[in-house]
Amino acid sequence: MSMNTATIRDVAKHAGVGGNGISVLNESPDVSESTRQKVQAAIAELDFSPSVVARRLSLRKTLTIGIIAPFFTRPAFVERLRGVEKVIAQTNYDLVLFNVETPERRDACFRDVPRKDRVDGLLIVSLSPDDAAAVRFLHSHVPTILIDASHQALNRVIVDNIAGSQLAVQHLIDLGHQYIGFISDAMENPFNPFRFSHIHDRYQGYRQALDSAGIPFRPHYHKQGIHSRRVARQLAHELLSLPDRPTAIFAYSDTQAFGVIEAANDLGLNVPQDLSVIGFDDIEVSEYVGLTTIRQNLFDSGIVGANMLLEHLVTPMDIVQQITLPTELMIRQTTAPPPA
Amino acid sequence: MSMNTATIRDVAKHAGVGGNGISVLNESPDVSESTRQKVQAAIAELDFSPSVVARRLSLRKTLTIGIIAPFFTRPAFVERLRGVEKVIAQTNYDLVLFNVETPERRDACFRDVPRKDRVDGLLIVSLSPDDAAAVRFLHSHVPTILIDASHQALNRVIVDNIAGSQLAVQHLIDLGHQYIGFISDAMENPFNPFRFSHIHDRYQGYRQALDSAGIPFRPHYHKQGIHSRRVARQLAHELLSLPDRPTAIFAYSDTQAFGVIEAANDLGLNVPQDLSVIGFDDIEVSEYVGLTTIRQNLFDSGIVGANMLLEHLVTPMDIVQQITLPTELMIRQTTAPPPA
DNA sequence: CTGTTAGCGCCTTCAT
DNA sequence: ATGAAGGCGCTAACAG
Repeated sequence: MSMNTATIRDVAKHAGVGGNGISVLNESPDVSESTRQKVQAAIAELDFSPSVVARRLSLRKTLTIGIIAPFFTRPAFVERLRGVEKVIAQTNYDLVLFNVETPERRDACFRDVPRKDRVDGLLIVSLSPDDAAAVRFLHSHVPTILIDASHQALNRVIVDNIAGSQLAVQHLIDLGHQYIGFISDAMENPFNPFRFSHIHDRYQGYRQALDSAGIPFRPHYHKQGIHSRRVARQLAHELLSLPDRPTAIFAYSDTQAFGVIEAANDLGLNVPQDLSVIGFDDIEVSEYVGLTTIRQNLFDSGIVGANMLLEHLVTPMDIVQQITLPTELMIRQTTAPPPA
Repeated sequence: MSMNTATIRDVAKHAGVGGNGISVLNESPDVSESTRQKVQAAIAELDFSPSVVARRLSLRKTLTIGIIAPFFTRPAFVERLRGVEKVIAQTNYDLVLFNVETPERRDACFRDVPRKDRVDGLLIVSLSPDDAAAVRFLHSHVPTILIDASHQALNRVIVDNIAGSQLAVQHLIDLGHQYIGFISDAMENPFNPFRFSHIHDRYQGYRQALDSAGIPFRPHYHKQGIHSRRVARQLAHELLSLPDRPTAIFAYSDTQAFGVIEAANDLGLNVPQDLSVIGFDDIEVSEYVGLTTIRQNLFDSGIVGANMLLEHLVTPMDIVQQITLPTELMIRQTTAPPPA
């Protein structure tokens, strides 16, 4: 019958008490047992529950957390979202999604979302803001945490991509490989519109591992292109058609590693007998396919980032924190010593 | 310097005009050019933008759309979310996520989310409400659309699972198979806590295809268990160890089909020479792996559902709509005629 | 302990 | 065309 949901006033009237009791009832301070009972009864009877919209305005809080990420461009981002959601679901914050597929949309989000009347806190996944954006975040006074992204002035949880890719390349070296190719995401615009910073880090890790093993860096061993299995396959084709073709390939991501494996198959090369392949990320299918890779704990990064944000929500802090998550070598079936 | 964001009053004062102009300015009705200019200037100067929280209360709209789904339990759900997000991003609705991993959480969401002061509209993915829940949705007056879920009284976009699985089984029959196993999600509690309804539909499609080809249904050819690759692998083991082992297996989902393929490999059976395998869903990896399967357009279901909701938001309708999306047979490398 | 009052920031009448 | 006033439903500060 009634469809206009009951208001706090109706409850008060119905309970025959003053307007206060109800509002105060939220976190039981000092209300007499009798009043409390009456109010409870009225609430139940009217099926009342406070308008969150009104609360928001009154409390000057949105009770909302925003998350900005290029979710659907790569499986890894969803995995991170999963960690975030798990934490936020246990609070009474709403989690609102801002998906980013283009630099324009990213800029729009960076501009419009960090506002006190939109979100109480903000999580940004895998998008590193430039200085101007960072200033805006800071200036907005909306607590902001970067996950898998970085900026000096902002709180963040990151993974040590340099160490991780050193781990990968070192594994290949330990197996006896000397000819190690690297296939990566494009390092420069326009093919890397989001300028994911880990590309440079992983490249650096590759270089360092080579260096410290005294293996010369061969520039033509590094191929880069748009991040996709298809393109990676093509790049691997090129690499594997070289006169001095590598005996092992380190791929920037598992997705690209799959492309490399395809290329090997195309050329009749067996993995890992003829060619070792190692990826990065350890997305879900990687275990299934038996891909040797570097695990970064995607799910955990979401958990940690969300928790960090919640802490900042209760206790605003001035110092900038960085949490670094470890990587781990997952040896599976795509790496082996080089052919004799 | 200022961090207390400017209010509409500040703008009015700053512009030296009455409180109205600004609010009215939203959708330019009748304001004099001079006022409009002054207001615009003031807005720019103060970096004013209206508090959405206040607007919500005043407009009695939340400007928010909720989506309830078991997102992270299966890749297919994320794909649907992607379609939804694409549509909603073009509006100025916020999209808030309610992830469901347990029946308790589902019930809590079904109870608490459909409220006019929380969301303006609601999308529910792959969870079919029972009658009580449906009544609550209706009673809440929050426009609600089911995607890949069903209830008589609610608007929905579904896929014809019966037809789809008939398609799958018919394909096997056309290839000459007579011994066709079916591995499915558990049809009953407690292993199918969400009671995904399509399980029954796909089972029915399997039966019908068999019937109309005059092939007897062999109850021991139907194995069911918790939805996972691991369990499916185990079930396939059982099926393939039968004295009259099937020459083809139809799996309820691609994920389970992968388990079946693993089992075949375990037993030294070649797919598709010794065993044909067909899945359902056509998730992203399926193409990569070359799995023959039934495609249901996951992404489109999100698009269609979200658009349907938006229409209902502008034009509330009384009649209940159902949109049925087609399925499509994707023939790839895991099906072939039975061994001679 | 209880009831009343005054905002939160916007939008929408209603006079002017 | 413009300004003023009242209210959305709640919370918080205050007086009784």
